Amino acid sequence: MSEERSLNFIEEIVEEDIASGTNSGRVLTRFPPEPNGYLHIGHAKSICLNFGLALKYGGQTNLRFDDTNPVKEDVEYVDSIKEDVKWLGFDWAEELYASDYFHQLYDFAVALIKKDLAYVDDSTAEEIAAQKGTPTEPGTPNPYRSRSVEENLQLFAEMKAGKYPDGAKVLRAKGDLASPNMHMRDPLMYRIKHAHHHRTGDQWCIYPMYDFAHGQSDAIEKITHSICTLEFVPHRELYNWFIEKLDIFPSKQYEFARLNLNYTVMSKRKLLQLVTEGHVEDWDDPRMPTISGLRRRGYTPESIREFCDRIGVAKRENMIDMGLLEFCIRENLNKTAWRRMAVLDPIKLVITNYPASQTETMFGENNPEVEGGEGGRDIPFSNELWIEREDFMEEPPKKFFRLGVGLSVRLKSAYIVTCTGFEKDANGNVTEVHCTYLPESRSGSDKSGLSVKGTIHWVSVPHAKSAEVRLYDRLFQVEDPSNEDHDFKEYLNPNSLQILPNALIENDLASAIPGKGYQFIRKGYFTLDKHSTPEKLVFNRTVTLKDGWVKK
RNA sequence: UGCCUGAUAGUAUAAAGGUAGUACGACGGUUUUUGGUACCGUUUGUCCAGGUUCGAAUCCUGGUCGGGCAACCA
Repeated sequence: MSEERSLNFIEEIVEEDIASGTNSGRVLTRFPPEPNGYLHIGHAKSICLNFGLALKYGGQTNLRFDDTNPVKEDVEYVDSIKEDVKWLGFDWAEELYASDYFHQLYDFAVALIKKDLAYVDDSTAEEIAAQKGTPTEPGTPNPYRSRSVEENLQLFAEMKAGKYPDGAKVLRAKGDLASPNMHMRDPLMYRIKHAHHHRTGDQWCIYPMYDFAHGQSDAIEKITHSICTLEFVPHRELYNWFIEKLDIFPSKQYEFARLNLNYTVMSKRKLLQLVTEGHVEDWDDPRMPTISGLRRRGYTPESIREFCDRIGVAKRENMIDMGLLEFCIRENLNKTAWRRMAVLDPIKLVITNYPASQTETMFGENNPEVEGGEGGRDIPFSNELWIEREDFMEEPPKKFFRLGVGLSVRLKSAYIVTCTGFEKDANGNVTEVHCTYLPESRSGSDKSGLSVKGTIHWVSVPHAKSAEVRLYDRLFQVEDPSNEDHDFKEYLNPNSLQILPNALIENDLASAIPGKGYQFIRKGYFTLDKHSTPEKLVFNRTVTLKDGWVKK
């Protein structure tokens, strides 16, 4: 059986509820994004939590768009969110929108007015803020607070009818102006916005606030466990207050700590800024921590789910090391990526004792991690090869297991060669490396009896194809770009993207499959970029291989 | 200086009064036609001070430090 794994605190709550018969053991969660940006890895944590809980306890999860602020929201975001959730591997029970409930929410508001628990306030935003007091001083009521139920009913109806301009009036709950919880000091329920909504069009000119939409939507859907992040803890009292006063289904809110990843930012506002100001190509730029960016970069859904599983769920603030995400994708790709050879920074290797007119076909298995190798491909070999510039040194240090005059290496899937010399240009740059090969050392039928320490990758000069390869580094230079000391953009890493226009790749890579991960042997994992074409191949580096080689 | 919240190796996360464990990282080793993978080993921790108890990461008291809260955002 599966080994015993400890529960996170939310799983414990759910198991207690099931054991005690709360909601008859029913589990219904929801993932409630606002369609005002693309989903990022932080959302993935929430998605895995909400959908994972339902999967684990035989429940379901609704996808509900929290679309109560038309000026910030757009269908483009709705579409991307749906695509990303599906790509991550989750199926929602129902696709819902808070805007589906606008009529019902309006009726809820009317019900509260009738109970004298809500009133129309003509104050300006500034006046309301001033009247709210401070955390240490209670708020002060204004004259509008004592309007009659009838007047409030009429004014609210007029707000809905479009009689007033934006900002002229708001509907507020009659809470407790002296509450130590600022959210209870007569919170706003509705504001006037003559704005076009991506779903309801111009049907409404008043829109509910988060606090008067979210819990009510949960209740309408009979959500059992409404899971959100820590910053909503102070909202919970209000969440429960509305549910109690409205006497609707008692959904319960639970809060967990959001994901923070070092060397990146995780707020939609900041990510949007990177996009609009052109610091990155788009929301799906492979350097972005967005789901679409990670996908384009070559991350797999499995690796992201594994990551979310490993980081855990708790209530303390955390900063996860990017290295863990990288570990997860390496672990996944190591098992699935096909091995290919590509030379990113080429230098020519000439095999002086190999006939210039000769060509041989070598064999390379696709994946050594799988029994049988998942088949393989032919690799053309000739007397002139491209090898990695860094695999040759004029004066190699002691434990350099690559090429240098007198040193021998195995050419992956081919022969053992011994370096005999090299050529330089006028500037002192090495232009060509010379070597001889051992005919009896052919890979697979090696009778040389030799064993060399190093193996290097190569591509045959006459057979090589060229490709653009994009190498990515962290987007920011500091662990926490969101610290308050500076504008986060000052920490952008100017070298986060390095483009190699003319990398040389083995010819088989010309038929690389979009979306598939490839390991360029010894260099890392790569995948085709969305802009790649058969005429101009473009590869993104997903992640490097772990490098145990420390230069002395 | 009000209220809410939290604090366990470098980073995360377990231990529900009874041996502080796991993962990632780091370091060292074995294997290797990828300096990858795999495998083995080492390293580092209960915020502080009291108290209760045979026994405290856990319970109590008081501190310290971190995060959040006064948007017509969610």
